Amino acid sequence: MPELPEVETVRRILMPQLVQKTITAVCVRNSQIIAHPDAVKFKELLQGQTITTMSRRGKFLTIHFASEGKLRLHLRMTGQLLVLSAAEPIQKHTHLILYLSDGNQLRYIDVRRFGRFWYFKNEETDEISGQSRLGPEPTDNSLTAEYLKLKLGNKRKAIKEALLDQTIVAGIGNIYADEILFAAGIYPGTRCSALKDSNWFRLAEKIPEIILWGINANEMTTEEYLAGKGRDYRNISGLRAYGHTGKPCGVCGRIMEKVTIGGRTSCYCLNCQRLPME
DNA sequence: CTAGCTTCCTGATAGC
DNA sequence: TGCTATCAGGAAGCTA
Repeated sequence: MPELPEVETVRRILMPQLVQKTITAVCVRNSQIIAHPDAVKFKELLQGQTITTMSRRGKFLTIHFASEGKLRLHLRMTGQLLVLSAAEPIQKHTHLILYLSDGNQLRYIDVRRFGRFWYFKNEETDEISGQSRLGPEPTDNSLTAEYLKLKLGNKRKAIKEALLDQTIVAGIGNIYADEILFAAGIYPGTRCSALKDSNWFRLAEKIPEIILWGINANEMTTEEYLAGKGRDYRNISGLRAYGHTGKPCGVCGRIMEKVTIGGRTSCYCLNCQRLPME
């Protein structure tokens, strides 16, 4: 459920607490979350590494080290990364603890255990995490109406599904997909092949706009993050479509409806989001 | 290549 | 009150 804006928030909150810290010890409490290499090697490789920076690509986070390799992770549905003092009791569903040189701990907590960690040495290429298959970032210059039309213009699938496809655009999940389609005035079930040039243009405009809005809307202090604000991903104020089923549309007042597309619930306003007309 | 289904998981909530 | 069924969903893997 954390999507690009929430993952970016995690990065912004955690990076200052991690930079220049050395990992003194590693505790893998559930090896299921370690995707590469195996848990034993993972632990050995991380030990003694000094963190230089933290980057984000789509919904992936990467912790970079001074001497060797990088740690990549994906929070999937319910993953949480927290820097806590050693005195904090270990909470349920804590699967990984990195002990830091300042006495704090970077903990990974994930109720559903869908999240994954990968460690790659400098000479290793990452073809397994999925990051290499990502499409452009929403704010990248290459994300244009022409690009979207070229990639999707002849596809039969619904535009809502296409927005969730990380190989088309990186970082969009169910919440922001609904918001983007609302802002662009497009019904989520519209087949890509039915979209007009004006629709592609609106999408290319609204994708970065909504994602940047989301990053801004998520802005919070470290205290707020630890207090849980950064962990209730649906609790962003200002959403106009997601979770609004049965409520009046903020633009026209019509009661908003939901439809299931590709197994996911999509909320929309039938008045503001139309199928393209000839 | 694509559409559609399943898997992974637990907790919140709805219905009886 | 307590039980069971359903839903939530990111991404990969599978089948037809």
